[in-house]
Amino acid sequence: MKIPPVKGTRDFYPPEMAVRNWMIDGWKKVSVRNGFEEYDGPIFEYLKMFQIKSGDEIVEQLFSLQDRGGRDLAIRPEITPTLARMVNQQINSLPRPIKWFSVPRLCRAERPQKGRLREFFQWNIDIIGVDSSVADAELIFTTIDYLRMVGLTPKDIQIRISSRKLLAAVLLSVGISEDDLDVLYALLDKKTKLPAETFEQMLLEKVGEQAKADEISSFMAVASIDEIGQAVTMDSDIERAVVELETVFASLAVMGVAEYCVFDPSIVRGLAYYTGIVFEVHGATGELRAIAGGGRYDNLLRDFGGPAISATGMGMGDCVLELLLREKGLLDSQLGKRRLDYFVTFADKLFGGTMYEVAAELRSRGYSANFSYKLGGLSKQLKEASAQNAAKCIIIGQEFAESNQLAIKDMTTGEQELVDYGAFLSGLEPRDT
RNA sequence: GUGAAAGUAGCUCAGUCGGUUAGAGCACCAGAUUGUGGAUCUGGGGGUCGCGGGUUCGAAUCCCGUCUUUCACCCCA
Repeated sequence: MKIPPVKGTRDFYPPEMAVRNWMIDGWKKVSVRNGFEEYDGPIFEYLKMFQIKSGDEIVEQLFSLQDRGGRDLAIRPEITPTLARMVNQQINSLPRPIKWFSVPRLCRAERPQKGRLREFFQWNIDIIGVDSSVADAELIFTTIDYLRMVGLTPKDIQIRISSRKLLAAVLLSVGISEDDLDVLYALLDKKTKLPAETFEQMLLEKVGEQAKADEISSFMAVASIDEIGQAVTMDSDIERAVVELETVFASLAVMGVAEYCVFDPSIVRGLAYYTGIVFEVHGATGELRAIAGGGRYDNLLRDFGGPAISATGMGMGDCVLELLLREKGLLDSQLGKRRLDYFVTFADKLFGGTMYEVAAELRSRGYSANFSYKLGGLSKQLKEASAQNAAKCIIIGQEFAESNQLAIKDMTTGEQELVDYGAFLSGLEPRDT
């Protein structure tokens, strides 16, 4: 009986695995060089853990299960709750600031579509315990640091930055009540996805008065931080939020990534989760969904039963990123093919035993080496070496019997030289084994 | 969860009006080639035509259901 792969999952054959490893290696490298330390948690948690922050809709999109002891568990759809739990558990002994990263495998039971599967990998970086917006800027910088490293330019991608604090202050000054903020966030978040007229209409329905709707609309249409003063009536809360945004942009300019960044008041982010700076990374064409998103969520630890310590974080999934990199031709160009250091061959069956010995010597010195399992002629063996993309071939033939010499053939140039076996081994650069 | 389109070899696809033993290219394997690879030529293996049911003398082809994929919604932690 043939069993198909499960809906929304991927099989990673060697070529796909190479892509995945390359991507994850890049994430880890950039995290480490930006001063983050890696952590991870279990792949499942108590179901309750994921119900704290979120409503029933999210719970419906969880893969949940019951263990034999009747415990309700769920496969993690995100790692942030685990992070909160882990940090809370040791909050008194952890040196601050806490700069941690992780590349968890996550599962969400959503309907699969372009750039969204049911199982995926997500790079997460978080800074906990730093109130200053420098932490937000650093998070954004680290995100760009990776995207820039893999070859994406400001022409390809844009970091759109806004502030929940600013938006809240504006909405309150317009006369929206505190209780209605969350509902409005959800609507404003859709602004770019809906036709302009539909959006205006829905906004008017939500706020009731045309004057309020107009003021919100004019704020949402602001193209730069400087224009905020013209669109809305400033008050001290708005002023503070604006200053914070300006600080973030100034920091990013100093770090040399200003070209990637743009202020965009239509960046709101879905749920009532964020409390300060929010941002999303989008492809310039805007055809794909967001590549990454993040922001400040100062209530996170408290919501999970810990102290009120501030936090800011970013998540980047592998699916959309891969689509974008493929589109830009940045994947094949950077991805190294499988490369074998040596392929060991014999010109006479007499030397079959020596072939194993030479391969074993190379391997024990940290070099990758293969040989053919078939007892074919040299021609066949070299063909196999080519198929495995071997850098060099070692040919063991009559010269070995006569004077202990190996023929080393460079598979790129086709040139070949005779070397003494012992000299060859002692001449190898030491490698990590 | 809603709607639309698609599904034939490992991959990309052809397959006439419903008619005999379902084809091609690429990939794979082998030979040409027992001291020199990538190329070429020749040959070979590989199919429950997604699955189940129906109509028919006869179904890859028509009908229904179902699964999967893709796209658009919902949602996006």
